[in-house]
Amino acid sequence: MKRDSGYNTRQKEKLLDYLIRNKEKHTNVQEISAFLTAEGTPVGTATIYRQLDKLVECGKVRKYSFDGKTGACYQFIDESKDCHEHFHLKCLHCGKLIHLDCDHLMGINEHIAEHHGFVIDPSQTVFYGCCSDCLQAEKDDRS
Amino acid sequence: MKRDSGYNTRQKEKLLDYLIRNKEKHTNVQEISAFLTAEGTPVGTATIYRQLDKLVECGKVRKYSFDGKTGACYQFIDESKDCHEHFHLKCLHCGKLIHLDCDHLMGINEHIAEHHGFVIDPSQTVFYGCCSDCLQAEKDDRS
DNA sequence: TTGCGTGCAAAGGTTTTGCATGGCA
DNA sequence: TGCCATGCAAAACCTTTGCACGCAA
Repeated sequence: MKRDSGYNTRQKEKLLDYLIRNKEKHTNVQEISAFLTAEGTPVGTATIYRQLDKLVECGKVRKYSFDGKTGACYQFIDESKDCHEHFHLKCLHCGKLIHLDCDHLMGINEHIAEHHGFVIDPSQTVFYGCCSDCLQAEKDDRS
Repeated sequence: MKRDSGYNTRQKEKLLDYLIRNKEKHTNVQEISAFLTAEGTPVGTATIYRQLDKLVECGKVRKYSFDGKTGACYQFIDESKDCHEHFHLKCLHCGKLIHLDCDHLMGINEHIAEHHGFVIDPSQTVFYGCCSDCLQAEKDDRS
C-alpha cells in the first residue's frame, strides 16, 4: 500500500471532501462528477478516476465492482469505525452496506490462512447477498 | 428461473460443448470466441452473449463479475459433481482466482443467515487477499 | 410457414491513455 | 524550476441493440 504522496490541488481537495461527506454511502464517478459540476467546481472525469485510483492505492477509499454494467462504486474508509476489523455485507437488491462486527466470522481469516494458505483482506472483501428487509419484502410480494 | 426452451443450433451446441469441457474453470466471452474461431466454427460475439444470458437464466451457467475491467466470467454448473456453490479467493497481487471447496466455510452461510438475517449469494462473493505464492514471493523479496 | 437465432455493425457505457498545458512545492 | 496533476479528446473495452437474413421445428 502506497503512501499519500502528491500535490494538494483544488480537484483533489474537492473530491476528498465529497467522499468524506458521503462516507456512509457508496458513490460512483458519475455521481461525483455531477455533484462537483453542480457545485460550480467541475473536475474532469479522467482526473476523478486518477485520484480515486490513488486513494484506493493508499487505502483511503474502498472500491467495489460487482457489476460491470453499472460501473464501480467507491466509498471513503472511515478510520474511526475501524473497518479493517470486520466484514461487510452488501445487499444486491437495495444496495445497503452492512458493517458486520462478529467474532465468529473473524475466525474465517484464521481458518483460511491456516488451511488454505491465503490471507484475506477484510477491508476489500464484501459478502454479496440479500438483506433481511429485502427478504421480507420478497416474502410479502409472494403472499 | 426459466426453462431451456429454444432451438438447437450449431452455435448453441458449440458454446455449451466448450463450457462443459471447461467446467472446472472460469472462462469469459473473449476466450470462448477465440477458441471457437480457432476451431473453425466461429460464433458471433453477440450470439455468445445472448446464449450465455439464456444459460444463466435457466441455471445452467453461473456468472461472476469480479471487476468491471476484465469483464464477466462464466462457468458451467456441474450438477453431477454435487458441486455445491463454493466461495472464491482472488489474489490481489497476481490476480489468481482460487475455487474454495470447504465445508467449514459454507457454515458461514448458516451463521450469517441465522444471526444476521442476511442470505449470502456465494456466486457473487469473493474473498480478496493474498495467495500463498505471493506471500512467499513477498517474503523472499524482503530477505 | 413461423418466429427464434445469427451475424454484422453500430451504439452505449465505463474506464484508460496521449499529450499539451497548468499549477504545486 | 522540476514534476506531478489536469483536461480534453480519442481510444480501448465490454456488452447490448437494430436489422436483415438464415434456419429449426
